[in-house]
Amino acid sequence: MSLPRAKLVRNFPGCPVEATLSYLDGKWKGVILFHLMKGTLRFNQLRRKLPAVTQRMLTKQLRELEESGLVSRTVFPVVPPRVEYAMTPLGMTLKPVVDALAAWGDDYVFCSPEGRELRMSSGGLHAPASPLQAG
Amino acid sequence: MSLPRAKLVRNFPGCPVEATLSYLDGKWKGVILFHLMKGTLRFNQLRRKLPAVTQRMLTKQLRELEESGLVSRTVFPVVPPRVEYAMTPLGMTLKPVVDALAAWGDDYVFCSPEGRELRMSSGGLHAPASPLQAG
DNA sequence: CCGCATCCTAGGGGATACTG
DNA sequence: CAGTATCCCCTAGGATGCGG
Repeated sequence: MSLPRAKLVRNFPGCPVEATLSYLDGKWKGVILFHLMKGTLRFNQLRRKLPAVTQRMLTKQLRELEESGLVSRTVFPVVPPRVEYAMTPLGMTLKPVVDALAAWGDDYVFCSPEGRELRMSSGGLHAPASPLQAG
Repeated sequence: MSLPRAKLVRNFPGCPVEATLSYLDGKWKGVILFHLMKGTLRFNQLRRKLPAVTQRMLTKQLRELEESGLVSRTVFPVVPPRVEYAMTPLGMTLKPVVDALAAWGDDYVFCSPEGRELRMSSGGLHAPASPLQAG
């Protein structure tokens, strides 16, 4: 009753980064949060945003997010069924994280000019620097 | 020669968040970056920072980070061997991301007062709100 | 529309031992 | 010190089908 931390903290990670990442673990949690940040979505709406996700996996990851207290699941007892997913207040505290993730993806993975510049000059793969850059 | 993007982008993710997370994928990459952000480290120095990591896994994850261009590996041809790992310029662009991850972990996973408040009030697990909070 | 149950596989990741 | 090489297990995650 006084220990929601036990649920939230999964395997007592030693480092704050590790801790946070444990909640984003799984192939789809990050993207789910990213979309839910922008507003409540029904199951199939969410599914359409994630073209590659399986029904099973979407359900599973949503349940885990719910169990972590990051996402709320609201069932409307109507027919056909209507289930809405939304960020909880706790979930919303992840916004800076998700924003940072999204920003980096935009800048350095998708084809922006600055991203390409840096990729060239950092040269991990091609350009040997001073002593012995491994291959 | 003009396509480092092919190496960097692994499976052409559809969303920037997904893209970024694909580089943090694996059990240890986040923590590795977290520690390397603070400065260059030798293999065993890094290992001591990650008490639970296996030699094999540390090597593997470092190689993947290197291949992504986020981390550089410098071999000094001396005996005993000396290998230093450091962030590349591209890797350093992840600092805002890693900082955000670390901050959230500190605030909401480790036992800070605000974190506990929010966990109680967001009540994903216990407190039914209006219609039917699932259980 | 939303989701569970079942079956199945690839590969992530641990343990341990050996090398330059 | 900084790795490879083996073996082996486990489970994340895909495919498919049923049900309210």
